[in-house]
Amino acid sequence: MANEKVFKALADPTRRKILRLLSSGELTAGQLTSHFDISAPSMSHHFNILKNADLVFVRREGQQLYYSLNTTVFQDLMTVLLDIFSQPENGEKK
Amino acid sequence: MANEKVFKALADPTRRKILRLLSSGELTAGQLTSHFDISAPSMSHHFNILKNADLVFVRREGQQLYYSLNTTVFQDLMTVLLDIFSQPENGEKK
DNA sequence: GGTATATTTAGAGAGTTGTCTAAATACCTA
DNA sequence: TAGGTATTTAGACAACTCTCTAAATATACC
Repeated sequence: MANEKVFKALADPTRRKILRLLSSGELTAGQLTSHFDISAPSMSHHFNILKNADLVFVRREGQQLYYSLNTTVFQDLMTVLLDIFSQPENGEKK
Repeated sequence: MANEKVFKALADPTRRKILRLLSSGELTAGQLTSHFDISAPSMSHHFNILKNADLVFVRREGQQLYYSLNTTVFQDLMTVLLDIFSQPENGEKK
């Protein structure tokens, strides 16, 4: 569900950039971290928030953790936004 | 533009509910406030954040301030979200 | 002007968030 | 088992956010 956690997760620019990076395909925690001037623990904190919002998947391969986008939550998010921003048609009850 | 301020504004459930209420048409500050168990000054604070994010319009009529939805920002928001969540097609560069 | 209503501004306080360093855990290779 | 790399967990701290009460501003009406 596109709930509280999803909106909170999207409220931070670092996390939105992480998602944009992942839109091209999965990346390891280290690869993602190299795109930022932020410590690894701070990045890990962001990964956690994204994971808890179900915006990303993780899988381990050896020492590395691969993060990838969970696009199904995006569908729900769009539904919520459409509900918020849709204007009622003439005569339509909302 | 669907920027930082828009995402921050959407991160709060009270503000999302305000937007949902406005999706049926404009309402005064007082009418909006009556839907919440929150003081008028706190509501005013939320109105301000929504205004600064260009998510709502305001107009005064006598003693009342009427708030209404600015749906144009919604377009931009959708564009940003599509950019974040779109997966590249086969062979497509992203 | 004086009073009432609608709403905002000012300022304070508790809770949340993003960042850091230090330490721990997980896995690999020898 | 030991050492190295990848990543997370723990704990602390400054900054930001949401809420409140009190006071100010804006408008209407008598």
